[in-house]
Amino acid sequence: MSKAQATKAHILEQTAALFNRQGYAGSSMEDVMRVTGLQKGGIYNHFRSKDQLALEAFDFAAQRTQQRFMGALKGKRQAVDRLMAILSVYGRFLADPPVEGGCPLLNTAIDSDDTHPALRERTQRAMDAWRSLIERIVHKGIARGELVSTADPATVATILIATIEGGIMLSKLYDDPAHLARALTHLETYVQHQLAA
Amino acid sequence: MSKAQATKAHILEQTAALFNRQGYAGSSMEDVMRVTGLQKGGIYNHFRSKDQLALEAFDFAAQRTQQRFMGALKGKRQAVDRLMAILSVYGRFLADPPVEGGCPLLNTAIDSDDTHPALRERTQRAMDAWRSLIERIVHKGIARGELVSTADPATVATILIATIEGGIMLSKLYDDPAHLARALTHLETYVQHQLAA
DNA sequence: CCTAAAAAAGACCGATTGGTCTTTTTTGCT
DNA sequence: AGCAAAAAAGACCAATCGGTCTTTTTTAGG
Repeated sequence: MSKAQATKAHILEQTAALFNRQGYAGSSMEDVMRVTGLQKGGIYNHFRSKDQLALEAFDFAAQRTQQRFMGALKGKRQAVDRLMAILSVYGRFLADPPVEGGCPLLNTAIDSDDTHPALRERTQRAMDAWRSLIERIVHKGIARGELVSTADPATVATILIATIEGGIMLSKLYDDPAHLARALTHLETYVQHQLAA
Repeated sequence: MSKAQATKAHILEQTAALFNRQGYAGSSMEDVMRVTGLQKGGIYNHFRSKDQLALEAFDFAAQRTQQRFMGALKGKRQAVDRLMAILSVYGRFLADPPVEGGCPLLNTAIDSDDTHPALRERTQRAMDAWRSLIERIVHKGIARGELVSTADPATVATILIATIEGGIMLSKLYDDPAHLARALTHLETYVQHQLAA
């Protein structure tokens, strides 16, 4: 990787954390300069605007979050194991977050939904990827007889994502991991007793 | 109510919706002037700063949201009925929101958690009120034998709030009420089959 | 209806915003 | 090592930021 590529990656990593903590409107280019240790020229050489930087920083954050799933799912083949693996990713989420400041999907969804159409669309695509991951697991699980046939893939995806993200919101608000922990325990029970065949 | 009081109430109502949609950092005083139809002098005559306006606007939004609960709970005495009444409030939430732009508690929790300590504290207090409302219902329900004794009030509060708020986040992100609807249906089943004695 | 007080208007302020552009420094190939 | 190209620095810009203050208008009690 050339020096320039390394600098761009550095900007993206630091800015992703900044925007995840303070939001898009709440972060200024001076903040970006501070967290990256660069001046204006060094940043605008790689990104044509704050908007473009925000979009690429979100993609960076979303991709890094998604990598956590891929690692946890590796080797797990059974539907129940795979759903439990997704939950286990969030057991470590607060102590060792992929990007500082909570879940980028949650933060950006709230941040962008009424203000930033381009960013909102990217958030939708990232959420689509997560939803369809869960939906495929459920779909296959039913086909293989590992999950009850009454389980609806779209509903399971909604329940898991909503409860997890809501739990993260509460734990961040109170700076107390107990809320997310309760949410995850509840979902484990849900998977084991209502989804497993 | 005097003219001045009416003006202040008008500012709070319009600004609560503005901040709920665009966030605190994403809203300027010029935005406040626009939505209220007033000039600087008219606004700063009632509020000493944008910060103070944000705090009072959040209180306005939180109180208006809480009034929805009070109305729905009136007359309902049994624990299961009261929990279902809370869920029913959210069945109408998107079509007829107490404040435009989604749930003020969710939005402000995400908006303030790393940036605005005073606003974060108010959000915590508002969330405390909601949590303890649910906890008291569960506690009484167990004492009266209406709910299973294994139900933990704090856990129930976490599950209900997390799943509802996560559902709102998804429905707002996709502009599709189906996500919140699925979350609520799931919670109704949870209350009926896992909490009711 | 008159008037003092309160409310609202709007000109104005310094600071900060996102962004540009010229200059300097660094990189990497020959 | 030398050199052209790329990267980074930093001075600079107009626009917008939150906020102040004087002036004008409206309110409400007598």
